[in-house]
Amino acid sequence: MAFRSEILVKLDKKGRVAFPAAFRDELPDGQRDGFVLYRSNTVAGLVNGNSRAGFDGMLARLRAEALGPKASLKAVLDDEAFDPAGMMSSQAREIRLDPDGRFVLPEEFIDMLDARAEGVVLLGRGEKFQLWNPARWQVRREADTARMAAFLRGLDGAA
Amino acid sequence: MAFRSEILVKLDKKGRVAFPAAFRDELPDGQRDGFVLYRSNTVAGLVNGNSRAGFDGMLARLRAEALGPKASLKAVLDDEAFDPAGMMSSQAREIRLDPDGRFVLPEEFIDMLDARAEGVVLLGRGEKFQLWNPARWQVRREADTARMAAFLRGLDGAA
DNA sequence: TGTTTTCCCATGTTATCCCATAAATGCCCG
DNA sequence: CGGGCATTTATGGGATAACATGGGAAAACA
Repeated sequence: MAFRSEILVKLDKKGRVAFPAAFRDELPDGQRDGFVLYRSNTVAGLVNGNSRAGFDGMLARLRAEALGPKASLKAVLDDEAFDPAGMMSSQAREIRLDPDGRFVLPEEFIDMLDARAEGVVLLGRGEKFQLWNPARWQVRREADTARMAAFLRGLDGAA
Repeated sequence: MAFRSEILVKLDKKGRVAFPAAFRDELPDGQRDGFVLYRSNTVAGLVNGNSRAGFDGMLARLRAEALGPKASLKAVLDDEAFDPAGMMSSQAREIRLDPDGRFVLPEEFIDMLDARAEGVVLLGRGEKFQLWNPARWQVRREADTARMAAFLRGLDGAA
């Protein structure tokens, strides 16, 4: 259950996107027919994805970290309290795959990614995956390559 | 069974509102024909919604976790005692969907939300959903986005 | 007997299913 | 170690079903 690799996919005339078999195979049994897309909390124009189970698990971890185990009742009843898990739910959309493993990318995500022309980069990130605008991913990738080298250089002495 | 996404819906001339399929699909089997709306306890002009089962489950948790067996028994028998679950029940309205998946928003909620002109934002919050006045949701959303960023910033070093 | 509510039908749009083709992949057996 | 050969995958497109939305007519209500 680990999303890997980097694949550029395009939208066809109907707005459909092929979800590569390599990604589909990482969805848990019984949940191969769909997944969840949600927009990034911090990076504009970036869309994240995960299996339903993976997304729910993430929310559970978030809820435990943000509120502590006892406060979940308060989060449901007190609408004034900040509820990060609820926030992410509102930004998430359930995506269903057709029998051929394709899905239609919702309009809002097409706009965020400016995906109509160049398509999107599907990026495996281990426990989740991401949808990037190809050009923006290129920029980010170069930045991350430098950050990675710096990170590794700092590994020895530190600990 | 988790409400997701954010959808703006409008009232037609008859005051009907389309309940999107994405939300209807989250209602439990046998309860697809309606749901419960109830006003927020803490935020003025906000209306919450849930399936009948979800709403009942919430009240059960409220009685069990917040009050305990003795206090909830007292709440049933002693009319002078404060009964939060009973309070919420009295605020709640049962909503029925027509065969096309639409419902009429009761007058009191239209007023609270000032929904006649701009419609309402349907907001999936995971275990429940919310009805917001579009402009007010915009304000809240920006505040929550900032709170989310602050929360994420505090995640790394802290523990 | 007016008013409100509910049901039913019509329509344009979108999404879903199904079939077809072609490329890519894996596999068996010579 | 390669040919075939079957299977899976990617991609296009037509047919069908589902959805959102408007409006009329019947039913319920007062």
